[in-house]
Amino acid sequence: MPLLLLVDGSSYLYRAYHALPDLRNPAGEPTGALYGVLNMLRRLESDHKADYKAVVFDAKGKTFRDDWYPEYKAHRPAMPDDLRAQIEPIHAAIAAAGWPVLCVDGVEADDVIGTLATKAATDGIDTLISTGDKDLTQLVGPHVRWYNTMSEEMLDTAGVEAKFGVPPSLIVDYLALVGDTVDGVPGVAKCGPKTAVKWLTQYGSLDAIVANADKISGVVGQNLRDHLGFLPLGKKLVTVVCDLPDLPAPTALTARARDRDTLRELYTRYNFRTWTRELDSDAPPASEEAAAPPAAPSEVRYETVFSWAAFDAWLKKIETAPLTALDTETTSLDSFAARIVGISLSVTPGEACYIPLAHNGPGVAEQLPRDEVLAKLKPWLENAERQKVLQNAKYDQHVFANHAIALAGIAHDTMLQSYVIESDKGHDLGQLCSRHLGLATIAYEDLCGKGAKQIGFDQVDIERAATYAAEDADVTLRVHEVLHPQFAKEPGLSRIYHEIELPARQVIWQMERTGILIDGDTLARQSHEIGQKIMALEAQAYELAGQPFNLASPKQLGEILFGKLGLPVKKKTASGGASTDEEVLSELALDYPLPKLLLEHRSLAKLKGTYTDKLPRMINPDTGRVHTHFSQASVVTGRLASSEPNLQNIPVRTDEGRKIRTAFVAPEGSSIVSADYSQIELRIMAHLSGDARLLDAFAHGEDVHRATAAEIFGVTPLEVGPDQRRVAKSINFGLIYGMSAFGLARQLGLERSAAQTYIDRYFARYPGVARYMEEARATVREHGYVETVFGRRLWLPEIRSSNGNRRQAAERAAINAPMQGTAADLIKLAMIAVQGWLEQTARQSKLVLQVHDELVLEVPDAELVEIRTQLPRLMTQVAQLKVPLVVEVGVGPNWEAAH
DNA sequence: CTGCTAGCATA
DNA sequence: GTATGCTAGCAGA
Repeated sequence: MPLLLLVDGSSYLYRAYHALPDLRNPAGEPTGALYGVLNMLRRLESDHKADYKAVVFDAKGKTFRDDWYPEYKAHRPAMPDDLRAQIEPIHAAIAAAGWPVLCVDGVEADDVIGTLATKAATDGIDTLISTGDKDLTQLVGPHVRWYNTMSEEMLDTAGVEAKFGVPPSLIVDYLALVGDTVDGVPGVAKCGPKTAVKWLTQYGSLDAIVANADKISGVVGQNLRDHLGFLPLGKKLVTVVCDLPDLPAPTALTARARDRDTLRELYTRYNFRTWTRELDSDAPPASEEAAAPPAAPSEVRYETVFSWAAFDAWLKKIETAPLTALDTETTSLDSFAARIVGISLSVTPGEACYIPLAHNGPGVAEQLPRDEVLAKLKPWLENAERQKVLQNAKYDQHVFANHAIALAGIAHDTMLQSYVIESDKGHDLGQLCSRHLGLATIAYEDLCGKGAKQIGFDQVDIERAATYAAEDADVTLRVHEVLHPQFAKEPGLSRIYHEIELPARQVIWQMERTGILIDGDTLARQSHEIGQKIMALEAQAYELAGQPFNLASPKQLGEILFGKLGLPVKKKTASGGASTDEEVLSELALDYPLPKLLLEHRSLAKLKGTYTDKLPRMINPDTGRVHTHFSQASVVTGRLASSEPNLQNIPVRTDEGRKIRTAFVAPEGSSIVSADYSQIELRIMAHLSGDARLLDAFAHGEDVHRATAAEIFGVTPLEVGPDQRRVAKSINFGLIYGMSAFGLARQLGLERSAAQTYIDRYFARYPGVARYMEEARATVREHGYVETVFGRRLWLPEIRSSNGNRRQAAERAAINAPMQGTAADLIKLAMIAVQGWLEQTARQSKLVLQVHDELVLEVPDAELVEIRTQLPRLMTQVAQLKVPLVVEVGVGPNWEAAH
């Protein structure tokens, strides 16, 4: 039978703290409890091979028992500061050691343990409860044992009876009689273990004792009768709750991989030298499944290339190497302005070179001439057969393009490898190094400083630059050697990397390179108009307020609205101030004139500040176009993110905002073509859930919101009114977001119960969707991740959070992520297909933007007709789902007109 | 000058 | 209720 090991962390915390002498590290920080708890866990691990395990802690703050009885635990001394200081490292170390940690708000560790042990027993799993708390012996049964790790005392049912004189089933009765002074639960005065056992053996239960209370003679009998009123509450207080909702399944409590870096950090800090050595020794515990990374070179050989002879030697190496790691150092982090300062190369782990080319700081050494070196490297750089691996190749590809070099043979990108394997983590080279090589690297800021004082890389001293740059090429190769083999045992992830991310990388690069034409004059005119309106609104606002103030300052605004004018406060901000957000102002606008002005002012100020003023300044003077940066590794679900400027949030919902899109234009003789997937996430929901009614609606090309409304309101589609459709639309969107009744009620301005009724009706009509939602929750609880249709893995570590709100947020994300992520996969495949077709057929049309479910192209008029028909074909054929994919195409002289 | 909050634009 | 990025204001350097 499988074994579940449940450790009462809170119990051991105190016991370890009090049992051990005042241990401290050299910095004077207390370490006794930390050492004691970790040591105890290590012993437990080696003595009991468990299939599932967890350490459970009491939550901070009040629990339901405090509501039942204010005296509960009220007289416990506050936690000593020396112990409090160790709580955080204890949690961190336990988690890093691979133990699942549970800490549930409003609930004591006992109840979590009770619930899990009970669930495990029904699931056919034996449980060992490791605790110093005798109260928990009440949980002992055929499948549950109690174990005190410190005294090595193990109790089964017979053991409990032998120790206490009553079976586990009577332990709560026993405790209610005896009381618990530590927890502040009074028992019957003068009734200790002996008397309690005597009565329980004689009458059989607490209830029977109470029923016969008048027959018990003596002072203790009178004490019992005096205590009768409290006994039910006393029993309730000592009874462990075994049916808490929303706990992870016992089977979800599997050991995690050890986080050696964090452990090493903690062991070093707290001076646990034996354990540090053990961590660094060559024989990691057998429980670690991860394949050992390629042996790290014991020392590195980095060479700075100053002579043609040295350069030629390296050129020879890279011309024959199966794979070369390549990195550029440049004058700027802006990929379009950057010029090459130096190049680093590595073909063997631990060996790398840096070729300084354009350093011109003080006292700089003679370097090889940049243009000559680039000319000699160009054939290799442009040779698709010469395989290269880079960290964030898109950047270097731009840099080389700035020097008229078309970098080819980009076989791998370590940033994308990391993104596919664990999209929820960071992917910069320093983070990859520390995670996968256990190595701290030189930080860019260490060389160049940061903020206003930052210097260009060309100003950095060559020797220091060389070490940094060579190291980057070296570790890129080594990270690749750790990450890439992981795809061999994960075919799903391998496909995402090789068939989606790598080819999409090239398309995205091309899209950035192309940029989009923006009509600065149009935006300048709009800025001027908006500026006039803003000034007029400000004048009116000052009038109504009786004084001038900064409308854009939430603080000043709050003082005027809620102070001077005395308007009611509707909502607080996170930091306790009076909220003035859109929701609040809209509500106030019903009764007062000023909020309406403010709303309009806000909206116009946003348009002007973020778009009409800013966008023209982002036009690249060399190309006359705006080149956004698409980040391929920053959205955990697989979407792209756009920045500098963000062209994925150009307004569209209001008429005023939408005008900005008229400035996104095509050059003379070309048009803007926009193609977007219709209802893509709802279609994916239909596919994933397999819900018959939803599939049917899409199969018949129905208006899905109308169809939903008809189902919820029990009318025919033709009878659906506009409000009903609006409600249905909100529900459909809510479903995609992992909606709660609370959220839907907010969105629709309804009572929570009304929203719940709609949701209930929805799930009654679309049972497949309900099942899918539950499956998503179950999957993430069990595995810690969910997957897209194409196998992209979306990790949600917060599902194991001790914070209930975070866990629920993770559940909602688990519902949303497969839909958002599958949509992201689809449009990336579409980009690859479209770009491939454009190149194969030698079209002049160019992809210019991607906005999650929409592709925007710049199309010469001669190609318009064909693009119009080909785009939907290319975009819909990338996958065969259980629902048809539908693409809507628009054409116009600008982006607004193309919708 | 830097980091934070509030607020808001998109899918 | 999901996922982002950007601006102005503001407080503490």
